[in-house]
Amino acid sequence: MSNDSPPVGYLLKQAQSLLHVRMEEALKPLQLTVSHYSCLYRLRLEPGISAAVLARRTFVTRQSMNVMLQQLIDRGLVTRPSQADSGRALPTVLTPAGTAALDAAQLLVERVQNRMLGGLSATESAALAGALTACVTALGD
Amino acid sequence: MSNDSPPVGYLLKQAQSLLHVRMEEALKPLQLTVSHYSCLYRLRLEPGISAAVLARRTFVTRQSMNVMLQQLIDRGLVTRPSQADSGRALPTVLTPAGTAALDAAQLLVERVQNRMLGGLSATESAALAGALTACVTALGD
DNA sequence: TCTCCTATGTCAGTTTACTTACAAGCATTG
DNA sequence: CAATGCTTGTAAGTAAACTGACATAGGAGA
Repeated sequence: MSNDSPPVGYLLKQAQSLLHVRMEEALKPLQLTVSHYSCLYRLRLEPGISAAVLARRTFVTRQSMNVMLQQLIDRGLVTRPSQADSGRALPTVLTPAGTAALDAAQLLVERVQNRMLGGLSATESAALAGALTACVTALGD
Repeated sequence: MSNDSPPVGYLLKQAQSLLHVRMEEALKPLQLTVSHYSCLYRLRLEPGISAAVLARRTFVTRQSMNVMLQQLIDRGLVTRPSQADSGRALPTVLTPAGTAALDAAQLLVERVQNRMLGGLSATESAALAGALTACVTALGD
């Protein structure tokens, strides 16, 4: 038997890269990048989060996140107080416009995700999620 | 039943991002980046490949690939004729030093990969590879 | 043969994210 | 209470990738 599938690392990169491209295409009509979407998505899950935490959740640096947040603030999708009531962390939240944009974006993104998982059964999709989670854990979260 | 695992897209990004970090750490002693490694790895699989094809295989642009190839050429790990014998494509190949560097790198990378898959059975790993391949296919290779 | 189309290599400019560095606030500990 | 350490926000500089554009070489088709 010839077991010559590409290494898992390569497949991971390929799948992630391709998904990113497809998401970018899908979000283009909304003038949103994948990074913007990730940011908004996270802010709905954890409202009032700090930029530093948000950065870690989306796998970028604080500095990059602050640049992106400024863009989103300028477009009125996000708000952040200019001064912290306690500590230095500035709690960031979605504006109504931000929520609306996220709703629209989510629809497009889910379409891409469904397309990606189209060839898999529900069981297989769940197994994929489980395996990826195990990989993350093993690599020392 | 509460089915609230993060979306597969997020898990994909997380796993890939973390794997990239771990590979970068592992390759640091060899003064190689993950991009360098990918490049060398591909060149062993397909010797004499053009820079443009190599770029597509490693998910970067031709321009970026040519910059990286120049670095690898400067370090004596790769060679490329200055003129093409047919067409414009310049066939790129590993030097003996490049092969040696790749051998050393591969050892380190496989260690990381094994760590990542440590929590999975052989069957589960194969299923993961299969699922990722299906995702790539579904997203329109 | 002439033309059109595609692929490759390369140059220039831009964008994006990262690294380094520092000040500010809070918690922990001696 | 003072000191240390950790987190956050921010600024400046660097590095990496990208997009746009162009010339060249070869193949496909009228």
